[in-house]
Amino acid sequence: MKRNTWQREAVRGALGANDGFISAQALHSALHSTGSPIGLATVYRALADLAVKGDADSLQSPEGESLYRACSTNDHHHHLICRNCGLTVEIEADAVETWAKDVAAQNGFTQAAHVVDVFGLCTACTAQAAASAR
Amino acid sequence: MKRNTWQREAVRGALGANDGFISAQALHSALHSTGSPIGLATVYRALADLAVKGDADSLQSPEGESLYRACSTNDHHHHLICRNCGLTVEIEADAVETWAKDVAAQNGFTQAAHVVDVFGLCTACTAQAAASAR
DNA sequence: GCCCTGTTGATAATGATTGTCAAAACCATT
DNA sequence: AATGGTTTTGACAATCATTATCAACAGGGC
Repeated sequence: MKRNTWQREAVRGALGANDGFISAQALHSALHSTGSPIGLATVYRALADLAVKGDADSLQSPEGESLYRACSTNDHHHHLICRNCGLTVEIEADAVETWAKDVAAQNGFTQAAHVVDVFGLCTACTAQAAASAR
Repeated sequence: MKRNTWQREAVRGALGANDGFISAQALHSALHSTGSPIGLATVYRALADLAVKGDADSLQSPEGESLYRACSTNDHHHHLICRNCGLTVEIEADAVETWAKDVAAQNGFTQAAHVVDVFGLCTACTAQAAASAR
């Protein structure tokens, strides 16, 4: 049976209080800075649980860290990420969902998961890049 | 000044000879198995150089490894990857291409690149998993 | 061939993540 | 409120990919 502990609530709360994606390590130190004695391993476990239950989503930063964030909707969705400033926009992609499922099924694959993320430069960073290139 | 070494050519060749994404570690052992005494650090450096020059693409696998593939600008496609045995199937995704471009443009993003890959269990591994779960 | 400088590679170092396991916490039940 | 069976925790060790180090080496212009 799953039990409710203050540690899990703390992680869930800290995630929700944060706007963008945050690393497990950063979340752990954020919790520590508020006086919480929660352990690092526990933060990792809580995040993994949240991700499995669909209450959080995760992605890999270009540097290879796992980043997490509270899921604003229960729906499965994807992200448009600025590769310069990290700004993240949630995007709906029903068409892609069904496409991924279909293409997997057509090739005999089961348990299809997919990685669909779009990286680019947001408006601000595009302007900035243009300015510095000048 | 950049120098031409057989090591860099070996890495470029091995990447090109491979269809899907491959990890730096796997590429290194593949090279070793052909008798090449190339060092692991050199493989990492060569891959980083290729990625910077735009001759290779990289993405993070769900497990956190960095995967690389030769960048064939004239033949952009995606992959259906068995998470158990590594079998890779190339998939066409014109619909996804245009979708990615559109969604980026709609949000003011420029220089849109996208990571679109589907992970699942291939027919053989699905059967195997079912058998061992029994 | 010589010399200067970029490159290599064995190994150590780094840093995130996961495994271990005894102690503590949870919660249904008494 | 006390008990007891189980889950969870957390300090620490272990693991794994990747990066840094640095002396030895090789490319290429002279």
